[in-house]
Amino acid sequence: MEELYHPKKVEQEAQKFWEETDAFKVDEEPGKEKFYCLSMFPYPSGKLHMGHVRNYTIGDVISRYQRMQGKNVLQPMGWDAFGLPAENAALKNNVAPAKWTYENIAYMKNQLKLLGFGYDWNRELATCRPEYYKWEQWFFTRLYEKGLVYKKMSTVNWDPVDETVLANEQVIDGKGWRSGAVVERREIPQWFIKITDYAEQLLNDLDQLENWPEQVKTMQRNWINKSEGVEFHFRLKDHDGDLLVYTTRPDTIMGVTYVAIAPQHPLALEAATNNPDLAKFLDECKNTKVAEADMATMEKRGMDTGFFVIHPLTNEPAPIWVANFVLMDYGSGAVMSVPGHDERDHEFALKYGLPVKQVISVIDADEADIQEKAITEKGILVNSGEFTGMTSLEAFDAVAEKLTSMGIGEKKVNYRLRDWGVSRQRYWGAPIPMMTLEDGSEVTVPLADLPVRLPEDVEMDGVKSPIKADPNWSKRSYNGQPATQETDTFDTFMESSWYYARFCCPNLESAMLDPAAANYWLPVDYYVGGIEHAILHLLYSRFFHKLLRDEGLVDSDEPFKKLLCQGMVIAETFYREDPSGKKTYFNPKDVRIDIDAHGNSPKAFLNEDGQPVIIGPKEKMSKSKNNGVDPQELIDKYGADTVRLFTMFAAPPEQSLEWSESGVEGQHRFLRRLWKLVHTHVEKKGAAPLNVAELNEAQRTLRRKTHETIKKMTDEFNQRMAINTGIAMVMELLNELSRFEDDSPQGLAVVQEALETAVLVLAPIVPHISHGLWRELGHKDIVMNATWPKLDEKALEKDSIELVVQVNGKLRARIQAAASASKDELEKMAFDDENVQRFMEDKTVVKVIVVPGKLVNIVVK
RNA sequence: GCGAAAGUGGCGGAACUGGUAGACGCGCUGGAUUUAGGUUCCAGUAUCGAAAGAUGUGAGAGUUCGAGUCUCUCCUUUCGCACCA
Repeated sequence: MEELYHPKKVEQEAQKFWEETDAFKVDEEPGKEKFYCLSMFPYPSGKLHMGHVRNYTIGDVISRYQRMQGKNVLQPMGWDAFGLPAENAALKNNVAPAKWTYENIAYMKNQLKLLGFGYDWNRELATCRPEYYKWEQWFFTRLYEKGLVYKKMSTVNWDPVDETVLANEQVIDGKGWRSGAVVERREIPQWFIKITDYAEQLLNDLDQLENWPEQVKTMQRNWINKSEGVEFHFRLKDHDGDLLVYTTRPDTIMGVTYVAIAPQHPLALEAATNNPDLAKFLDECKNTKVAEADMATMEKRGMDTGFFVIHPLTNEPAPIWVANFVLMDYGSGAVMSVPGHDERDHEFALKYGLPVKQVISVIDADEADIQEKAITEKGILVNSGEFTGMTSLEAFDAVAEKLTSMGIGEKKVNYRLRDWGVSRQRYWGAPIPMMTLEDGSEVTVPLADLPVRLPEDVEMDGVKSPIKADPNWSKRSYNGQPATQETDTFDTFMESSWYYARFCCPNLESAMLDPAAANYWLPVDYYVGGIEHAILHLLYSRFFHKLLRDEGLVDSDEPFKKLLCQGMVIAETFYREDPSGKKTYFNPKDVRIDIDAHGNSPKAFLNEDGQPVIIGPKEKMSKSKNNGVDPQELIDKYGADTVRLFTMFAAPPEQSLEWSESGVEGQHRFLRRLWKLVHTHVEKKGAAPLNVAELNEAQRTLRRKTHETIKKMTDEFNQRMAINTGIAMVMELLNELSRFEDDSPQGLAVVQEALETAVLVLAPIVPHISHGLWRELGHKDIVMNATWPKLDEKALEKDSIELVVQVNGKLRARIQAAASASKDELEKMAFDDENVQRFMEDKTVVKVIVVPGKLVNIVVK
């Protein structure tokens, strides 16, 4: 055995072994317990960043642990290969998005191998391949046939100069990122999938997901946001037609003093035809981004349309206002406004001098002036005619019944969740398999003509999608008739919504899924990925799984049994500010940090010129803050095991992880110590078979630590996944090992057990060094297939325990007591302690609390 | 604005069920080894204090024999908000 740890050599050997034996290839083995561990697949952006490294390390650690539990573990990897960045890169580097994407995939795949992740590469897939999106297109046509797909007008960000649709990300301060033109809202026809048909299931089935973080389930519930309310029609005054509104507070209907409609509402447009001021206002309302956050934070503005509704219960007229915060896409694009009992309505009414009317009174509460502040709580109805005196709850039903009996309304369940718009006007995505015939009707592309292929060898002009620019591309025929192929492509969330299922049979040519394979592996047992996907990706995937189920392709309700959301990777930022306030950021590797003799007051200097730079807050690694660290450099310098160990040790998986070069060095040091301890031990030879009955106290103490470590690691893997605390325990074990000097046969036997334990419990985390050390410790089998160490409960037993004695809750003494000591004995020992007596002098004992195994608290007065 | 989290030494974090606050690692200080730097090893390291002890988990209140942990109010930071993935 080599005396020193050479990570490069160790890692190459292990990786060569895995490669040559195709060690991670798996197949369905009925009868053997399966475990499907999936990490969210990456967008092939160029090279791996630390966020990927963290995500995939966590996934690999779980997979390898489960493998050591004897399970048939599937861990696949693929590429979420469609998306906007490829188009941007194409423009910047003058290379086709396909070529750029495939090159990135090749490079990143090699990086994943260097990190030692145990993927079954036979199952690799890329979503931009026709073999993959063919089945997505087919599935979409099936949904169309089932009536789950429809087309409607929908709002987008429109760049009037480039004449193109922009993603929210491409709108900066209300302007197009390339043209600089002020972006407008514009309505265009787009394809939608009826996710709202599944809203109830998506909500209810969250209860099945016992092993999902509660916060994610709450976020999804709030996103779907089921509400019960009343939908009803207002008659218009001196005008044909009516106005449909939905409210969750029918009890406040008598407080309606105006009605607000969206700027795109037909009534608004009609009112504007002979009202230039209103037309101008509607025009200004176009200049907001589509994003809800922007809508919610902008200044609330409105204008009177001059139209009135007739209140259905009072027959009084109420004005119709256009309000920039009412969404046309959501509900009916109109809301009844009750300024007395809704904060936003109150603010709006005050701003425009609209009346505020109180119709709810809160019991047992000091009511501020209704003109000052809205009362949003439920209570007792006042000033409400026949409903006066009812509770809000009673009034809800009474008002609903009244409107129903009048034939103008009914109770209705509503969801905030909106149907999924899947059309994108971009090139680098899967073409939508729909065609338009000459008579304007829409038809699906038949299976025989699928896939609708996206040409890969194209020139990008940065404005128009190549398939839209080429008039020939969309010319098709359908049953002999000329047809026009849809040139929009799918939202990339489509591809990422079912890749987990395709991994069960990635090379199947005859169908989307093979139900036998899919039902063997699915649902995914453990899904690992970023918290930023808590709502959209995870909701769409859950939806897709139910669609697959209803198509008969899978037989489960939910795709992911257990979910782990890992935190971000953050790093310090360093910058200089010029007089105009513009910040220039410097990468941590170009900055030197000085600290004073106590390790405090850090000051940073740029290596290049030796001059100071400002230390900014710790932020998520990003290009804009220039605080990214290239994992490749770390692998080259320290080896993959060190990088993996650091990412698992520096923080628990759910928390953000702060990158620190010296922290990485510390983990490297730990691996060197481990290597050295094994080396020293192996050189000694002469360990006898362990005989537990023969051990002396020191040997028993070391062995207890060994088994505490097994217990700790096993618990962490099975429950909390706070692997950082498990690693800390292995460090403690190694610290005890280096203090333990006993070359007797049983001494060496205890050391052998301790070292084997350390290697085994670390094997999922640092698989390369473990692969080598396991052999050095005399084993013929391969550590990745070894059995997880077994806990000996007897080894944990202790003869005596330390207890704490408190007086009035403050720590005053520590006592050693037999593990079997009774409460009375413990109490007596506590009272006998000198220091305890000192604090009890001249005082009366009020109460004594004894918690066996923990403490004695004496309460005195 | 709405929804979800988080705040503990110089730093990352630990304290899992209300019961010893600061495990483990980094950094720093002192010492040993080394020609030196580095490496390695040993000891110390929340704050104030000579000590006894007192104080201490974002701020403020509350429940309790006992609160980092539970409740309320507030502050700050992070994530998501439907066309970034």
